[in-house]
Amino acid sequence: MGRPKEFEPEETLEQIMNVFWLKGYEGASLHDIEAATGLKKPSLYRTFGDKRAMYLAALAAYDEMEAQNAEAILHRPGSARTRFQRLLRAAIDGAVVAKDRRGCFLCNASVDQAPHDPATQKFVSAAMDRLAAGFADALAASPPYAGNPRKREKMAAKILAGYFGLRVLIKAGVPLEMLEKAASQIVGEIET
Amino acid sequence: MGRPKEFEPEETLEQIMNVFWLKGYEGASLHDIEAATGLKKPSLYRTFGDKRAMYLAALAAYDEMEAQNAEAILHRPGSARTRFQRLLRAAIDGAVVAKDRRGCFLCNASVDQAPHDPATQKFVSAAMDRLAAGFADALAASPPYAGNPRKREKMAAKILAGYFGLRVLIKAGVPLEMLEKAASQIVGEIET
DNA sequence: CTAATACTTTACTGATCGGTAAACAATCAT
DNA sequence: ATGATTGTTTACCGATCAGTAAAGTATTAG
Repeated sequence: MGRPKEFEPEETLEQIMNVFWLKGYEGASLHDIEAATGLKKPSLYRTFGDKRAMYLAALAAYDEMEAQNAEAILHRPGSARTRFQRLLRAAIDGAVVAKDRRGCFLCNASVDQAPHDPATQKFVSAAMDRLAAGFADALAASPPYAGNPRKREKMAAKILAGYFGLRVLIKAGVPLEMLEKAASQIVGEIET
Repeated sequence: MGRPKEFEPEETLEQIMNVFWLKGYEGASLHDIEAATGLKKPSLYRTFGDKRAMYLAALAAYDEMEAQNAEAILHRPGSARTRFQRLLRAAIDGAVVAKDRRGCFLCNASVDQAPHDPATQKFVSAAMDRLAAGFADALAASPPYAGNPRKREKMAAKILAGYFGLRVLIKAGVPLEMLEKAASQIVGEIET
């Protein structure tokens, strides 16, 4: 009963996510969020809690979205090398071709909030564990990794570091040439 | 002529660097900087300009310091693999053993300021180019890379991505175990 | 229709932000 | 000593920050 909400909380969360993704926690003001959602502060606070809660909800929404995206790419057929080649290609194309400089929200959160907020730290750490596990799964598509969990996990950890590093280089604005070199070297080291 | 400064600008810049390094651009207030330096705002503004100028000066000071540090490590004798092993070891030990969660200031700046400030972007991009060139130099210490610039540059780009990725993982607070896996895999792929 | 409930709007709070004007203090050249 | 110059201190500016109280509005239950 009572008056119904005039907005879709899920859709609004997506808009909030975009603001934090683009501007970071400190860089995003409630005014920015009002503008992006078309809502006023009391509606936002009533629905999501305070700014920190909005941030964590946005981060979780991103994680879900991005994990699904990565999973979809990594589950397409082909050798492990081919699969990761598609993943890194998507990261580079998404940034350079589409000029999307938001980078990886998980990576951004790790750098700008994880050291200062325990809840954020816990979340990104867990998200990275899940991502590494997904990478290890994808590696199992190629024989040298299929029956060797230790080898798989080591390589997954390396690709994870390479993946985040690549996204930092993208944000830093290094030339496309260096991104391509790094990406081709990273995937080239994956045995088939 | 006139009244002499009551502080050492170089020493003060170092203190400013530590504030921005720890808290980021938005997260660091002039009040924080006053507290860290023991100076008042008018002295700071008179000496360094506005907040953005302080940030860029701090970033440049970090770059100089860190480039010297990396160069020192990478110039010690040994195979290319050994040299980079020392570099990654220092990054992990510095964070995990000494509990220093500041990470890499260049990497932090890339994520939180480069997309929004052209001057920062230009600086970090150039700094990363220099770092990649230094990495390529160090690789030349081992025969497979000595006479093969293309191979050297590709590997240097990959190690750069892996290095920054590792520092993101550190900031994210992932378990030491995963850091070690990533690091050992990265250096293990360097031919000797 | 009425009362209760839930959402939105408006207007505001105290705190903090980056930045500066003006008064004051110390040093130098003469 | 004196005036010019430079640095420091104090006190302040308007803007913006996250967050909220109170009033107004729409909906449902009875």
